[in-house]
Amino acid sequence: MENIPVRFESIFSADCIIFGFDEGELKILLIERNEEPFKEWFALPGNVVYQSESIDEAAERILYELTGLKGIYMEQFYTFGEVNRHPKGRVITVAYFAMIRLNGQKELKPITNYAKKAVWVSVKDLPKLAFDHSEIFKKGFEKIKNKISYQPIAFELLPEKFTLTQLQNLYEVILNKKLDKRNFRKKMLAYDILKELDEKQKGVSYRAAKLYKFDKRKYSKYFHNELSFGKE
Amino acid sequence: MENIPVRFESIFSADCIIFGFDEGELKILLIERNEEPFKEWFALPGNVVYQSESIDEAAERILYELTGLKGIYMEQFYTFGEVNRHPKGRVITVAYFAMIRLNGQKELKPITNYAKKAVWVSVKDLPKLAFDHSEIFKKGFEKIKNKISYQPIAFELLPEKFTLTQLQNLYEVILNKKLDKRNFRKKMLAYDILKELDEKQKGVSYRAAKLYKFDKRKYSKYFHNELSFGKE
DNA sequence: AATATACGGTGTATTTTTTACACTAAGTGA
DNA sequence: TCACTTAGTGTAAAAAATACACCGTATATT
Repeated sequence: MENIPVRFESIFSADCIIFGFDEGELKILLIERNEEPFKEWFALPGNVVYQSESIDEAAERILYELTGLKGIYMEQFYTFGEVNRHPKGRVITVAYFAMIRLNGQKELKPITNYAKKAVWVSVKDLPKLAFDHSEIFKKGFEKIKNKISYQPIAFELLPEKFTLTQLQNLYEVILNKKLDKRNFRKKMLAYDILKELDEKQKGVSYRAAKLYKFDKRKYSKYFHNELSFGKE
Repeated sequence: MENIPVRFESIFSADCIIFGFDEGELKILLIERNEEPFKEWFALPGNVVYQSESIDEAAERILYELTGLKGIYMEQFYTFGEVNRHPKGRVITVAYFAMIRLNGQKELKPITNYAKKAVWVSVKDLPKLAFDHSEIFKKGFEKIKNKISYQPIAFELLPEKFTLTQLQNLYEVILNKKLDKRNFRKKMLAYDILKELDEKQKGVSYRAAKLYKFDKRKYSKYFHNELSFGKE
């Protein structure tokens, strides 16, 4: 790579799978395209990587433009470079996933001009997506399914204070299987990465559960130990 | 990404970490650069991705030009896109690792014109590499360390017929730790992905060991079960 | 006040997996 | 035949994963 003998006209871009957890469902943020090709199709949010920014910065910018959020956990997971993945030219795209806290406030005003609107769609009933985005989604979803089993990324999707039942539900939704309540709690608490708060859930019409926080400090301390959640 | 509003002059390339196992050491194939920048430095083999080929194809081509080998196990692991990673312009590179069987025949005549020569260097004493290639190597090495623990990729580095001791040595070298012989064999054989041959090792000045083959058919059968080698 | 409802919260026994550990067997070369 | 070197083997203990069911407590209803 390191010589620049020939310059081709190629574009690179970053696409983002933005995960959110809401009403017990795992959702992603899709845009409805305003332009050909694939006009009126749903697509993953994405954009060209500018000359002056790294790919990571491009991904952050895309997320920011769409959601107004910064400092979100994002991770690059794969680069898609088939010759004909874009009908209008050679486009290589680097795919990221992000996880954001919805907290109920799902209103989003997309700034990008090529999108009609942005919507949260449950991963259980995604439509066919533009370009090869269905394939990109599939690979990214596999990645996070795998990753939550050994890294504490699930917390990024929950409110800062959450109950163990909420956490378990999230694992169950992502892994698409039931987990045993007692074993889940035993294991999760044994990792000692949660901080039990003096607070309880509010506004529920039954016994309120204790709230917990993810304790980053404790986690970093044992960072080298891989975790293993949801492996029953 | 999906509109092409502006065209930037950017290059994308593929770089390869080519692993080989030889004389009890894990090695990678480096080229010595013939041109500025980083003239006479060692670098990972890499090249521009042509307009007419996918990134995977580019990686295969790079490997082929350097080694004459085709059909080798390769995997994309990360894309590096910092703005200033190449002093002469914006170059984004998609990194792959490959694993090849050395079988003693280490002679290689590099075809690429920008390399003086290609050499096998033990991962234990790599020099500083050109560009951000040291960082790329580090990430790729982490990846395979991790990956051999749950996928049978180590076999790609061994001759087709190998002894259990050779296999264990390879694991030990990659993971950089001693494994218990009995536990290693027990576990490995329990996975039932090896085929015991009627043949024995030859040319050794001690009791010859049984030879085994990796049995792809058996492995595919249980493909969904992740393995877990080297986890003592 | 009594009762119904719904989720919160807890422990133990069993099975499976992982780990630790050391000697005899077989082939080669002198 | 003897010395040397690696091949090949089993068991016990510890740790981790799994399966499993009931009472507690806050709220809502009458």
